[in-house]
Amino acid sequence: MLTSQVFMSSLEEIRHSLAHLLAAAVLKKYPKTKLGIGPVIENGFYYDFQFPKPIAEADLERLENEMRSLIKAGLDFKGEKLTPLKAKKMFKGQPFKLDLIKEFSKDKKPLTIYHTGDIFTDLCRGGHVKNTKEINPESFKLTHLAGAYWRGSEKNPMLTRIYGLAFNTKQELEEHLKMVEEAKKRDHRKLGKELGLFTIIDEIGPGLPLFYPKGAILRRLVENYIIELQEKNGYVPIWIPHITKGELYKISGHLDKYDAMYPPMKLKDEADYYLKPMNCPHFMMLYKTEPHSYRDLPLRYTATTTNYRYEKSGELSGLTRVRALTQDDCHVFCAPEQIESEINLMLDMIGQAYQDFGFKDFWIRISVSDPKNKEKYIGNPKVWQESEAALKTLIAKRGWRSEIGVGEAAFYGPKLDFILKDVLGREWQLSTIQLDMNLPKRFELEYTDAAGKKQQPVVIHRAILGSTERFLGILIEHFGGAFPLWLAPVQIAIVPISEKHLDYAKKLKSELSEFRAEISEENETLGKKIRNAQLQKIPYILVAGDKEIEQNSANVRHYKTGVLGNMKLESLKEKLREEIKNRTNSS
RNA sequence: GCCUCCUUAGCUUAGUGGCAAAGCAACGGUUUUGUAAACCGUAGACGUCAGUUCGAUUCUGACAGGAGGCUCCA
Repeated sequence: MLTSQVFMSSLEEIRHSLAHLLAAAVLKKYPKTKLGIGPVIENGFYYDFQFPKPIAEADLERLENEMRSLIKAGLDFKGEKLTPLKAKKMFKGQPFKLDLIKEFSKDKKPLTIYHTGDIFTDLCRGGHVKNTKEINPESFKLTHLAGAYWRGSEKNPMLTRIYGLAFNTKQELEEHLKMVEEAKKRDHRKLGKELGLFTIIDEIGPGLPLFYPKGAILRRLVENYIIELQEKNGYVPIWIPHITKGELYKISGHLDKYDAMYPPMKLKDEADYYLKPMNCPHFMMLYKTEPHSYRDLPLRYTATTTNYRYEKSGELSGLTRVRALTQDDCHVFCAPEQIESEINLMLDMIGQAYQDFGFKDFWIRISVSDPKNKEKYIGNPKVWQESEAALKTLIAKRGWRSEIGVGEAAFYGPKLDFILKDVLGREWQLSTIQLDMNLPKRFELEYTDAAGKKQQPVVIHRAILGSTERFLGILIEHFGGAFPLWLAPVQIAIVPISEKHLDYAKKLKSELSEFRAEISEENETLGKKIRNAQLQKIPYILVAGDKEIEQNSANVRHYKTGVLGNMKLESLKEKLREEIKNRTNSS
């Protein structure tokens, strides 16, 4: 009986009901607690509280047990409508609930409350199981505490949020916990350390990663890939300095508006200098130094260059949120009628890059203007209309998944954001394409058209990686540190069986000089040296001993598929070249 | 920034109000290895600054780092 009921309730109802049971348990243990809200989230639920005295994570187990006994008590959930007046009376000791009641009655939303047995009543729109017996008491877990501002605003009081996981069955809960453990293993911060890729040093500062040789090689491979892709497609490199006089940001308008800028460097006899937090103004100035003809357009300037942003300390994390971020930035200066073909070219390049890096799961947010709010946007309405239509059809033609965000465009232009879903289902914004009709105006950019008249070009911003650092973080986690051959910082570990074979190992290395190979020279057993190479996730291991010297060959072992056997050097080279060319990840 | 938690050697971890324990890594030696950990030895740490105390790595506070979180809306 019980089990069939369990399957009748939706997981959402179970989670929502558990949130109420958590609140009931909290009130029972700490009666003076003020209640916030308790919604359902991915994998579970949370509830926000203002406790009279701070509680510790150790208290969660007791709350959990309390919830279990409430479940076993077989309490009914019952909803009831009521008037704002009655609601205010009912929740008079609950300031946050009163806040909500005020808001809902202002919006003329109907008010409902839900009773859990006769022990607890919460303001709630509903969506519960009928009886707590439908909840499997073993399939949920309170996981952790966190601070959360009331309604997400820093101006409001900080509440204590209790997070819980909840599933239909104990097995699903355990599977989820196992998956979280697996995720920890491929965390780029952990792998960065284990694989010797990067580090962050206290004395240098949070959000300012340093790269070891292997990380620097990976970085360079990724950046060079983009540089080559761009130059193949008619983009030209420029170079810009990393600091500038404040004057530049007065022109661009960033000085008043942009809040993540580092404070200026004060000099005695000169104007203030700033670290650049973005590149656009530098690009604009460079364009402006020369007269341009319509024949020059589209002009595609690119630079891989580092920006410095003072991100809030609590928001920094590994490589994915840093204070020194390198962008594969690009600005295309073009005539309005070139917008469509330029964006199409950008989409080609992004599609190519994602394919080569093995990213298959992504979608695109198309941010367009709000037609009801036209005065908000600057620039030629015709350009807006045409470019928005072009963005939509170009994406649709490729069959890429997309969502249209009406009113999400910036005041200066519509944009495309590429959102990548990683192996763990988390979403990351990578590439971005953005039209800009503001900067050309502010910087008074011009070109001369065929009729000899001055015209204002449109600027299209574009980044494929977004930021090299964040991209590397995502890439490391995407491959769990086991990079495909073309990206592996060390592609081949050459393992001599004993010191006698060291010379042959060196000979192999020099014959394989087109690949990134390392010799394990340490005085260790063969097994140990192979283990070390495996732990470093090096794609190929070549064992060199007497047999190999005799046959002038190498015994090949692949990171994933194990021993492949003896191979002549030429055929090994062919195989590796092929694998690199195809950018595949198998042996 | 704010909330909760965390900080012991290069890494992973143990432990204590009274000499801080181990494995891996490093270094020195022995060994000369056939596909995921040979053996012996050496060196190395309680994040910083205060306070409480006869005595603090341990208790308290501040600071610095780190982790998770800070509208997925009753």
